[in-house]
Amino acid sequence: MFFDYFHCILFKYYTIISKMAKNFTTRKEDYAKWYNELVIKADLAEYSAVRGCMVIKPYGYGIWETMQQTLDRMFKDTGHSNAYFPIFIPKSFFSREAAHVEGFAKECAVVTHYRLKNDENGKGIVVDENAKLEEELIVRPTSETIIWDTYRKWIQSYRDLPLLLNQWANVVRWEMRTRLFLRTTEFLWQEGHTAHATREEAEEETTKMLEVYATFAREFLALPVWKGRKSESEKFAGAVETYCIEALMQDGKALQAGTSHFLGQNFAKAFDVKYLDKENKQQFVWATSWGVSTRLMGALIMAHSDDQGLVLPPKLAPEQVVIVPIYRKEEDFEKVNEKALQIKEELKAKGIRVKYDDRDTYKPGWKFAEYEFKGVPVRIAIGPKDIEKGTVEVARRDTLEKAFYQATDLATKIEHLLENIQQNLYNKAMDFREENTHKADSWEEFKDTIENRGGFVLAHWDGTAETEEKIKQETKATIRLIPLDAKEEKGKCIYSGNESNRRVVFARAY
RNA sequence: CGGGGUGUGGCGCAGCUGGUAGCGCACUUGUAUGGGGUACAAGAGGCCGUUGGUUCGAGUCCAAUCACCCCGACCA
Repeated sequence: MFFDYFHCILFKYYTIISKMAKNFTTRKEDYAKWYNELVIKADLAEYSAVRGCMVIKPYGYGIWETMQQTLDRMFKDTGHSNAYFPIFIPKSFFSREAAHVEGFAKECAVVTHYRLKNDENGKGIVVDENAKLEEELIVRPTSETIIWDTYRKWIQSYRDLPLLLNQWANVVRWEMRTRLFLRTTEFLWQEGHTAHATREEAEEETTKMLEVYATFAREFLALPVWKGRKSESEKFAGAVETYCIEALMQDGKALQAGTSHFLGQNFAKAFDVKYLDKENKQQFVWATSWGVSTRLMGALIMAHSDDQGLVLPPKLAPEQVVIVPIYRKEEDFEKVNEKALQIKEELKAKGIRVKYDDRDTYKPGWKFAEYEFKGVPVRIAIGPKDIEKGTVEVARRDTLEKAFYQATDLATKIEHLLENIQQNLYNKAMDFREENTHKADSWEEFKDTIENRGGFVLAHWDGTAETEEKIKQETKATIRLIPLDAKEEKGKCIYSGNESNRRVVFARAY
């Protein structure tokens, strides 16, 4: 009976979803505006006084915190520990690895002085020119250099390996254009940095962590992702190989949601990190680094939300259920309040994150709208009529459907409902991705698909950087990744007509 | 750095050919309301981005300047 109910609404919601998806793709030009308004209205974040920097508000931070805790647990379960390294990096460290400095040089904030003073001509506070630093400090855009400089001191023997560390930190990249969560001047992230005795072990670590990210995306963000390898030109500055997960947003653009790099011995050589192996020989260590950032918040927002506001997967919602009491007279309130508190305790006992909103400064309708903006997965309303009938009204955010539930054993029903919502969000995102993944076998077909349909395009590529660059210039589409599980398939490059052994994934991207 | 746009109460905006600064939302108080953003009434709140010019008089015209936003180039 209970599950029959879900089956029937499943049908309804598919029609709603497909309409919604069309709605989004037909007004791509409004998408940025929709996104910005959503972030503000759902109370997630806003721009601060500092150019391109955002303030993450308590509600938005709550979601990030849940992501952090979940990922942190997954890192610990795979043998990693947390540590912390400085925010400043001496300029000389930064330039030790040639490709690395080349890749980041254009977007670095630099500290040149360490003191201010009162201006003698009354112009207020000015930089004290006498307090110029001998060597400038770079505000970290990523921490490889300072970490590898430290690892040199920590690693002597094969017994010190592997070294598996992660840090939760902020980094600064002075980008030209910013967007809330997707590309801000400062952002929060985690960066894992590991050192290994052998190439094989480091490569294994790289793919293992990519798998952790893909699992997190699937099970918590309710987001299906492609896993793959980056092309030469899209690689991380200083990496031998970059692996990534890519997700599809509702406007048909791809978003890189996480990266895992195999760094080879590049940083070990640049920072002289060696160990003595069992044969008493000096060897350079093998390295990886991997990270995800507050950009995941952007992915979460763009993947599931609709015109009514944010839609959160239950597993990441700071508040999974909100209870709204409805009453007119004081004596009604007492009964309703009693029932609501009882339900709250039942839900809490099941480990459900529940909020009882008994503020009498806002009306029920106002609260309904507010929790919809904020994407709370399930809303329970209780009024005098429910007290009489022994029911409650349950509304689910993903489908916007309402139903009356018998109040007996409510916690179990809600528990199932939350699981169901989590699964439905994933299914919906998966369906959307399937619908928006196309094959293209000719240049005309490719251009037409990128321009008019969007989404991922699977096409043959001759493997050269020149072709990749030309395609990018002519269509704005880039190679998002070379799929890990790609099947061998003979074909001709859509641009050059040269031989190709497998299809790669193209898309316009954030 | 190129191309376009905007600066007016907390937010979103109107203010034409110069003549006493306005609207909506939000805020405060009161009364009635309360199952989808309640209604009415009364309030509080503004060097019109900055500087200079034209004028008897500038939010409005002119010049300079600063800031922000959008579209490119750069990027997670």
